[in-house]
Amino acid sequence: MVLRTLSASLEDYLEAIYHLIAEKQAARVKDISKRLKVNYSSVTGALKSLAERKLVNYTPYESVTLTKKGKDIAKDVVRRHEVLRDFFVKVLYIDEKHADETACKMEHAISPEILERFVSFVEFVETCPRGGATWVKGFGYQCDRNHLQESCEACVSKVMDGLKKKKKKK
Amino acid sequence: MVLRTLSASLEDYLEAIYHLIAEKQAARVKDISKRLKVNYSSVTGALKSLAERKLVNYTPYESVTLTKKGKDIAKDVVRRHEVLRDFFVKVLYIDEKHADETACKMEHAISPEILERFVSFVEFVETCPRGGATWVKGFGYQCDRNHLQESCEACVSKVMDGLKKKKKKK
DNA sequence: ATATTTTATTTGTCTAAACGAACATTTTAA
DNA sequence: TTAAAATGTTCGTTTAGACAAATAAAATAT
Repeated sequence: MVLRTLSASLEDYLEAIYHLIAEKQAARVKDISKRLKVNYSSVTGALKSLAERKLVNYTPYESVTLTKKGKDIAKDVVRRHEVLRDFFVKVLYIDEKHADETACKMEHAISPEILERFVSFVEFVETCPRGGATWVKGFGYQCDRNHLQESCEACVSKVMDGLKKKKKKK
Repeated sequence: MVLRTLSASLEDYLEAIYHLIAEKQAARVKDISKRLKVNYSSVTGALKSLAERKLVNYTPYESVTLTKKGKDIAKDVVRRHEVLRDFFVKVLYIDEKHADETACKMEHAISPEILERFVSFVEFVETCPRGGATWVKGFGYQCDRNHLQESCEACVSKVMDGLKKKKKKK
């Protein structure tokens, strides 16, 4: 288990490093700086701090790598981010960019338990006929018009029909 | 509209002050300190900073009040908090305390748009027969067992029955 | 192979936020 | 009404995180 003692800021650095290594095989100060929109000297500072904690292998002027421990934490942060973003996009119908930005800020505050609830929830909404795409779209509409008893009932029927068809196919 | 230029920390102070006034007609340094688990001197510092921004009326040794502007922001923070907590409790089935703690950290990072989506979503889950209590309980179970085609179908039927009954009553 | 450009580091400064100790005020109780 | 207790403030320090300017190293282009 990854225990969380890192500041939001350092988590962000780890996350950025993780992605850069995935994307371009190496994490360089310049790229981290660009990604996090901080200047070079801030990156150097953060790298030193992460190195002290044995989360990155840092030798001045060389590109950074993650230690085992660092990678584990980075993965954990990335997962939190993705779960939140997924929820925003798939359930709340927020656009990718906005979802990403918000996930990036909220990812630091979410507990493992709540995270897993989000996971289950998104999965449920995606797989359960009552909670799946149709239903989610229902929510989408729900956003800008009143919800009527009748339309609701019609919707449920539709889902039921869908279910029956699925069954026949098998 | 309340624009957000305040740090998470100062938002927390405003929120605490707002609640204390609601609960005991006055916000005193001691109580703020206790609520936020910081020491007296930190509270004094924050009060000065909030006073500079015209968000509180602060006179040393007297109990603090919120200005109009301060109250507006406080209400906004409180709302964010409550929406998130509600979502955790009512949709994700997280216990009150944990929901509260997490809401308190995440409330600072949520945009107005996503907030409103949360609101609509929770409302939808609570009022739409497909998304209501039954369904949410379904999710609760969902957490620890597999989801079967059959149980799902049965569930939908149940909801449909519920709907029909409701209609008759009218 | 060297001058230039790009990349990275160092150093010093700034700000927000917290703390504790010392001090001040207000309240309470004797 | 004054001593003690409770509450609040000031001051000095600390830490984290960011920045810019000066400097250094590495990469590149001539």
